[in-house]
Amino acid sequence: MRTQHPKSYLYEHVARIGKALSNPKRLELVELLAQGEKSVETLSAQAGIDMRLTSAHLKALREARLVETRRDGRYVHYRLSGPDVSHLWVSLREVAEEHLVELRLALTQMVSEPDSLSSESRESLLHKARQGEVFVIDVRPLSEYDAGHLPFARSMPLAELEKRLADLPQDRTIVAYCRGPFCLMSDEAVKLLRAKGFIAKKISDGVSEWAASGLPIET
Amino acid sequence: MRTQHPKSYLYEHVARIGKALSNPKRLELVELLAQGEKSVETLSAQAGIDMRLTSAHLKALREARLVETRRDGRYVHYRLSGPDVSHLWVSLREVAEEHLVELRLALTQMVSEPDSLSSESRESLLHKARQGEVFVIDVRPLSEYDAGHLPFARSMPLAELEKRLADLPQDRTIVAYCRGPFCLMSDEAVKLLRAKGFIAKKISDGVSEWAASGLPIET
DNA sequence: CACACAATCTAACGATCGTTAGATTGTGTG
DNA sequence: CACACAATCTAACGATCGTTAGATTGTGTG
Repeated sequence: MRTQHPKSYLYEHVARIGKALSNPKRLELVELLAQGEKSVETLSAQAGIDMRLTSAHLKALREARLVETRRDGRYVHYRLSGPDVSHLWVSLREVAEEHLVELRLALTQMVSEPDSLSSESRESLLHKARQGEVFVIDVRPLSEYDAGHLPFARSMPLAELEKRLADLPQDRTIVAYCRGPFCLMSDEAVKLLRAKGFIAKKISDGVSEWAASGLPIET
Repeated sequence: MRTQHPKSYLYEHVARIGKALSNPKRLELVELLAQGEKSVETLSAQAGIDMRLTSAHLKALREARLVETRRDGRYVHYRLSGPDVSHLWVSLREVAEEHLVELRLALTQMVSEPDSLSSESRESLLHKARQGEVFVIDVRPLSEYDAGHLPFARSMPLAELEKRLADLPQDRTIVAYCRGPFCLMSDEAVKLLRAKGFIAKKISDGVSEWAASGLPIET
């Protein structure tokens, strides 16, 4: 990091952020943390990464000041250092989607229900949700819903969905969302709901994408 | 890049973009390219990097699809793949400035004339420039001015500034800008102008920052 | 077609990174 | 104070990256 030329010293610091975002596992951790504060154990389990490796990657993210920690008993809870970090993750992902054909291809193959939201349709969704024309459900775990969710959304975790079908309307469109474009929980929810006779669709937005487009998040 | 789990395949692609942005020299090249299309030779000279190494780094940027090329005779001209790439560079730099204290410290030490623009003052600068209350000069090389510049800005390259003092008003504030917060040309311009009795100040914005804040760029 | 010159390729190197697995630290509980 | 368990540390490794310098490719010019 020592340099004779003072100017390249500036770029070296920015590169620290880039380096932190240069690893797929770290990006997955950032995306999970964008859903709310989580312990190392939870991150390890949700990302499917060995806890010791998870801890090592979190250390790298902390050294780049992208995450902060809080100890609570045996648990250490990690969180993003600010909303700008989740916004950066969204921008990075959008540039990748825009320019890397392979990524777009992989996405269309994996995601059974492609439904991107343009800025207009976000506004119109908000309007319909406010009017009660659609029923928006958040299929992430409850703790993530509590950490922040779309306006007018109800928590309906994927794991509990089948048991709680009675809480859902049969005459209106149900709109499901989860963690973002890479998350498949909303796809599974739509598949299940349609099999049960509901009118359901998904949006690819998560709270990060929603917030990055300038719209409000509820807590 | 091969993975058994289809999901991590998505993050691997996004990590390609992060990897491309994980090196200080590549970031400097991206910032230079945000000023407009340039040949390998020009980039090498302006960044002070050996041409063979410059070419290698550009190859990495091209493989991440962040830049595109155009051959013109012996010269190969590189350009950013889109405005989203220069926006991403700005976001990355802003996150670094926000969270890395060392970077903020280094910046205040290097930049003699700190003057960040908030969103309000950008609008008000635009208004004053339109009214002719201030005289905005772009001190970058002419080719960069031609590739895109702030509205109402006149080209006044730093190298020619001393010879062209007669073109500048003595009764109004002169506002200088260059490539962005890491660029020192506007500082030098202000120093020179003040020594010659002009009323001068700088703004840290370059065209990328200006455009990223949603304001228009002229060509 | 010899030459100039921009750009790229190649091989080689030391440094850094990602991953694994065992050891250790830190906190709470019986 | 023994124990459970979350989290971190450590050492070791193979893989990747950054850099250097010589060789080669590609295009235009006399």
